[in-house]
Amino acid sequence: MKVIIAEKPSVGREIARVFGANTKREGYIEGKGYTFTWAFGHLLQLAAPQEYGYYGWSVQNLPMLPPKFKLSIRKVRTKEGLVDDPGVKKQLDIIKALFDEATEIIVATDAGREGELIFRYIYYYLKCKKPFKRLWISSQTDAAIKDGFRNLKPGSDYDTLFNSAHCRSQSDWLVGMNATQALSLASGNKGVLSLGRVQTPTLAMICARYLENRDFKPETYFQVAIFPDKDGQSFKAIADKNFKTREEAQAVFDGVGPTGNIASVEAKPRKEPPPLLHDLSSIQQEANKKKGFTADQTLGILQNLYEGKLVTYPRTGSRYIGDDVFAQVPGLIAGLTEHSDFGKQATVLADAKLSKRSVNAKKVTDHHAILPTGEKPWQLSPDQQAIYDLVAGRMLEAFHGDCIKEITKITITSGHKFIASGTVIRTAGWRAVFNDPEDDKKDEDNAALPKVTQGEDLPIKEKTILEKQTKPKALYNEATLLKALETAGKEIEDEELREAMKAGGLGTPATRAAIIETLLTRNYILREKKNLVPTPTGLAVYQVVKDRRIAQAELTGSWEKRLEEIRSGASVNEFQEEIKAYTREITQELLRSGKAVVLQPA
DNA sequence: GCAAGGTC
Repeated sequence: MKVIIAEKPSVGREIARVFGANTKREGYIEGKGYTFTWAFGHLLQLAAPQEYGYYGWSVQNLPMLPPKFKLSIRKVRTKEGLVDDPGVKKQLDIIKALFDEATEIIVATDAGREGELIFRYIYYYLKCKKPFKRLWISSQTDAAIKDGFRNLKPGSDYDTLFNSAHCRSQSDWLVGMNATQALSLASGNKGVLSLGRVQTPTLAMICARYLENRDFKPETYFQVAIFPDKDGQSFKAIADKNFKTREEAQAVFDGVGPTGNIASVEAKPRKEPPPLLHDLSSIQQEANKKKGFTADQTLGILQNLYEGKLVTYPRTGSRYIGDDVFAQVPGLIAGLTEHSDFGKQATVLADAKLSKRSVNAKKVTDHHAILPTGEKPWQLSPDQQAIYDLVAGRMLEAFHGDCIKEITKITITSGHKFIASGTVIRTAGWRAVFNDPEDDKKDEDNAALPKVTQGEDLPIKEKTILEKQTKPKALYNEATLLKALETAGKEIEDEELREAMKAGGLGTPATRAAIIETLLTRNYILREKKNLVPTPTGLAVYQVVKDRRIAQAELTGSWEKRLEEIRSGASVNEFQEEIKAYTREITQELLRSGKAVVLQPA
């Protein structure tokens, strides 16, 4: 008997279906001489410190450097404290029984570092010795699955991938557990002050932005605006530069005559391509902006829709689909023609040539972008409907045509040079789907400008001096923080360039919501309206760690570089020794400097 | 009491 093990039930069932196996058992499916089973993500984790004999929280134990790491069953929190997750225990027993019967194992966990780790931890925990082969596919269409099974790889081809995954896991444990205990103990052991490779740089980003915002000194500046009139339609034009003093502005203001002369009119079309399909992070940002949902709420609702088979796998980091999935898109679009909000756009799109901007098999990583499955939604709650609509609506947008705008710039002379700019949408294209007002519109912009010709003189009906202030960068909210985490704090507006930077991001799509929740649970940050702001505790922790590597996104970057080298065969030992050395160093530093964190009474 | 990673 051959046993196929997937990372999660949905994939296990999908593969079984392709094989035509349909005898459903508890925790697995049988048929055609195969058995299909699955994990639920990580079933095993590195054991807690006490399992190596480090009892309690004590300076004497630090740094904790277990000579050999142990694995333990994933835990859940109950009234009695942490206990083995019963569902996980049960599935692990099922897997053990199947592995015992197996002649061969086929590893079908996700094609990536963590997928490899999920299987290997199970295999080694169960002390299994059966031979295994690896299925390596990046899309779960029938063709991709069949093709993958014709090209199974020797399991040992992925030994170095496992090594890199295991190193990632151990390094996070060593640095996180030790730094957390060191800081907590140094500050008087009055509560948990957690630190980690991902959570601490995230906290640092929130604190740095908060302080920058708080200490920002606004500067006053002046603008001069005139309102020329063309056949009863007046529009706003602004002096071509801003002024530091009211006197300078006043001089320009006084120089404005009764009429203005049209010096030039420029009108040029600008194409705005459709947005890419959603990955988890982008839909979390969108749901936060449009509906005020937290990242965690959006993930929960998506998981729900996914379990109801209404949307594809949500924890994806890719905004692309392959050609095989693209072949199903016309059918999915046709299925939306009855939708109450954008059925009309689905109908329009059904006869149109589809944009292929989101189609690129090379940019599909473990999972493709989020799509509706084509199943008809039924009795959705308002929140579920809202998220479903973001998925379905984005699909329509992504395959729609460009939005074509006309950008008009009119230069008017009246003592000084004034500029009026206006944007008019000529062809809505993808923007017709939601028909939302644009969020990045500048207030200098006129919606529409009257037709004027060069050389014309227009009466100026009104003129004014505007007193304005420079503004600090906005505090982070969940949407802007998620976006910043994707590029580790570097602000990159261009959507495609940001895609290319993803390898250098902080955390993964599946974990970012949890990171934000951890910072909230630790009372490091709180939600103030939609903003995320640090608490006094968060700021105190930040002050202690801000110049240390643990607070910098570059720590992840430098680890990732080494992990990639390990994947291609470099020494594991050397990296592990470096991590141990760093663990000793950060532990000592925190024990010394952590006293500075004085916890505020709650 | 603690990390980050995955998922029901």
